[in-house]
Amino acid sequence: MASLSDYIESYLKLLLSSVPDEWVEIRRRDLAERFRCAPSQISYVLTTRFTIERGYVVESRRGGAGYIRIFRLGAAPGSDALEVVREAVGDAVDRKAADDLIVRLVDMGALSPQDAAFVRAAVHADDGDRRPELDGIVRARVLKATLLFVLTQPTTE
Amino acid sequence: MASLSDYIESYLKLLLSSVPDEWVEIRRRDLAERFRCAPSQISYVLTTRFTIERGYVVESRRGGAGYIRIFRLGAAPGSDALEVVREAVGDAVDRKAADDLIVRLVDMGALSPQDAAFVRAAVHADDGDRRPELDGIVRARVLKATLLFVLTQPTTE
DNA sequence: AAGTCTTTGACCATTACTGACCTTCTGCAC
DNA sequence: GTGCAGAAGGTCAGTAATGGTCAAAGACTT
Repeated sequence: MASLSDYIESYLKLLLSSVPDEWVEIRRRDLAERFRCAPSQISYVLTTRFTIERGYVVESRRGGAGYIRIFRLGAAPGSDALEVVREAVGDAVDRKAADDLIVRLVDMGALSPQDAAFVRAAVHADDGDRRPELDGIVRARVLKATLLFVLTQPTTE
Repeated sequence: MASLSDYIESYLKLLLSSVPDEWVEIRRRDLAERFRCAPSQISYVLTTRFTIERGYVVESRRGGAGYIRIFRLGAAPGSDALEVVREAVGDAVDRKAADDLIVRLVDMGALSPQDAAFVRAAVHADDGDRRPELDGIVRARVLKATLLFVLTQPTTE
């Protein structure tokens, strides 16, 4: 049942839970050798399992002494707020859709009114500045980024 | 964090933070000897890590009493990160400029490595989907909005 | 049978590092 | 002052060692 990708995913999550920090560093080549697979398989696991929507951020460097770092964000992995965001925000979003999503998240209890105000301000910050035709695209990207950022922050209470 | 260049970079930044002034003076040959590497390696580190985009200026002189001076620009703790962002982000930015700014903010202590990875992921989300000539503009707006949001977000610390 | 997820490999892009060769500066002999 | 030798740092192309991308094939579900 469990595929190789599942094993690699489990291994990485175990690694993450075994270190005091919120991130781990791996070498794609080494990991591929450990699991006897092609290096691109590691990339596949990372892009399908360690996405922002699932509460992870991956950064890497090529070349000599290259590496891959996996950061775990402070999200509750079960939260369906992330799923709502992912579904609601496509390539472009108009003002109303953005505001609707923010209201919906507040209603869900996933977003505090304060955070909602912050997000709304960031999303509408420079509407129509120079290239109005890009507003929808920029709005979508900023909306997604700020929402994911807020939703994945460790809760302070 | 394993390459020799990384160590040399760290050493120089440590040196910078250990002196009262905003600059240090080194000798390429001596530094190369200390790290057991070719002198050109020092030049490599300086041109890749101590660029103006990352908040440094390097000046040097050849010949008998040659030297290399590294100046740090407004990266002292307490300087205004928001101001740096506004100055650095114009109407359009390329990938490297975006990355350099993020590195600089981490250098300043204004951004945690996690948040940096997050912003980087948001900014480089899906480059090149649309007309490529618009990427720089979208990137600039997303970068600015996301950074301003993250930097002004009430932190939990 | 169709669709989705997994896995691979060929090819590409990026980064680190070196050494041969070039340019610039100082100091000294004259 | 001139000329020259030595002692810096600069440049650049080449090599090696990574990770990324993507189309295609394979495997598994429905």
